[in-house]
Formats: sequence, C-alpha cells, structure tokens
Amino acid sequence: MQSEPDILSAKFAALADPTRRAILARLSQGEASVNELAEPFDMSLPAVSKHLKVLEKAGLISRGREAQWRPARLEPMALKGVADWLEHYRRYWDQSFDRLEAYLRNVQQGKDDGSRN
Amino acid sequence: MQSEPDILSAKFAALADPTRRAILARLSQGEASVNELAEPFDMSLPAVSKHLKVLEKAGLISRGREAQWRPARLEPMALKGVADWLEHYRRYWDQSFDRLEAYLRNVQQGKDDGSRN
DNA sequence: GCGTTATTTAACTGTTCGGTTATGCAGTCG
DNA sequence: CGACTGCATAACCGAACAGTTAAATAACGC
Repeated sequence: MQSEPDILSAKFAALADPTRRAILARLSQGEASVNELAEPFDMSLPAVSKHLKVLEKAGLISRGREAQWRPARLEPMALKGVADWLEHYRRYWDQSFDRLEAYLRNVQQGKDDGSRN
Repeated sequence: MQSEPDILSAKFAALADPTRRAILARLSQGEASVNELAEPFDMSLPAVSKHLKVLEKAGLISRGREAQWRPARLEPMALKGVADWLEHYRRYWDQSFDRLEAYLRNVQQGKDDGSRN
C-alpha cells in the first residue's frame, strides 16, 4: 500500500512542520505512545494523531500495537532517502566553502579586492 | 531580510514540490532566466515566478538583475542547513557510521582493535 | 457487561497553496 | 517616442492543510 506517487515530496512536506520534526526528535530516543508524544505540545490529541498519520504516510515512522496503545517508532531509512537526494548537491556547498576559504585567505593576506559583500 | 521565523520549515516546504526541486536541479547547472526555467514545465510563467519566490524566501536561490532578465542562481549553503539537520539522524540509518564512530573513539584512546571493515 | 483509557474518525473552520488570467512595470530596441 | 520583451503583481479559485470539538472504536480491568 505504499504505491504513493512522489514519496520524496511527501517526506519533505512531512518534515516541513516543526511539530512533526519535534515528534521525530522525540522518537529518535525510542518508541512512544500518542499521549506521550502529545504531552509537550499545546495541541489537541487528534491534531497529534493527524501529524502521526502524515509522518506514517511519508514512511518516516511506523506504528505498533500494544494493548490499547499504538506506539510510534522512527523509520530511519526513509530519512536516508532524503539525505540521498541532498547528497547530489553536497559538492555545491562544499565548493562554496572552498571559495569562501580562498576569499578568507586573501583577506588575511591583505589582498581583498572588495568584490564580495 | 532573513529574519524569517523557522527558516528550516520554509526550506523543507520549498523542497516538497517536484517543480521546485526540478528548478533547483536546473540551477545546479548554472544561472537561468525565468523563461528558461519555465520552459520544461506545462505551467504559466507567473506560476514559475511564484515557485521562484518560494525558493528565494527559503534562501535556496537568489536573484540577480541583468537588463530585463532576473537570473536565478542556486544558494547552496541553504541546502547545507537541511543536510545538517538530517545529519543528526544519520546514525539511525547508517550502520557504518556507528562503526566509524566506535573506531574513532578507539583511535583517540589509542585502543584501536582493528575491527573496522 | 460497564467504566476507563488510548486513540482514531467525522465534521467543520480558517488559512495556505498552487494554479489560472489579466494587468502593470522595467528595460531594450528601433 | 512607441513597441516589444521579460517578469512581477493582483485578483481569483479549488484543493489541501492544520487545527478544533464531538463522537466512535478498541482494548483493558473490574
């Protein structure tokens, strides 16, 4: 049932909410029930439940079942998918870093041409 | 002008659209005008203009001004911000990272047990 | 079965999003 | 100047989003 089109968009969208990122941070320290997850937030339980559903549809978490609890746990490989997308761009910011480094070297030598900022 | 609250959310939200990711991919090969960027898409120009504004507000691109063109260029350090957030979770998916970490700990203690790899 | 706890679903609401068309505006060219 | 190019803004629209309260479901403990 994960024939979702454009799962990457779903992941990014899920991560675009601070509440959901906080939930992931909490889950990185272990499973938690909905009530536990909701506790830090000034928000109704159904709202948290909805956030969990978004995270689950994005594959970022999965849910278990223990008696009347439905613990959520992190599904880290989903985050790897995001990281893999980003990796393609790493060379661009590393390269910028290199240029900045070169610029700073020049400044230090009193060779700043003033062309930047 | 980047006093935006929750810039990370803005970045994730900007990345959550396949059109915008395609624009970034295009820009990774160099600056481009709005018309050039819009060309591959079955979409009006104002729509693309809006996407660019979203990307710009997220800091992912910046705009120049050359005569009547407003070329967009990639702002890669913004992506680094996203990568840094993700990095915190790397250990959860990357087994070899754990091994590396353990290895480095051991090296630092001069206690390398040679078990890497 | 009954009450309690944990969670989801339903229905509703205001806001944001992604697109449209129409219009405006800046800069270039003749 | 006036026409044309490149792009942005305005106004609008339907769909999706993030929240609410109220009701339903599920599993437990008596």
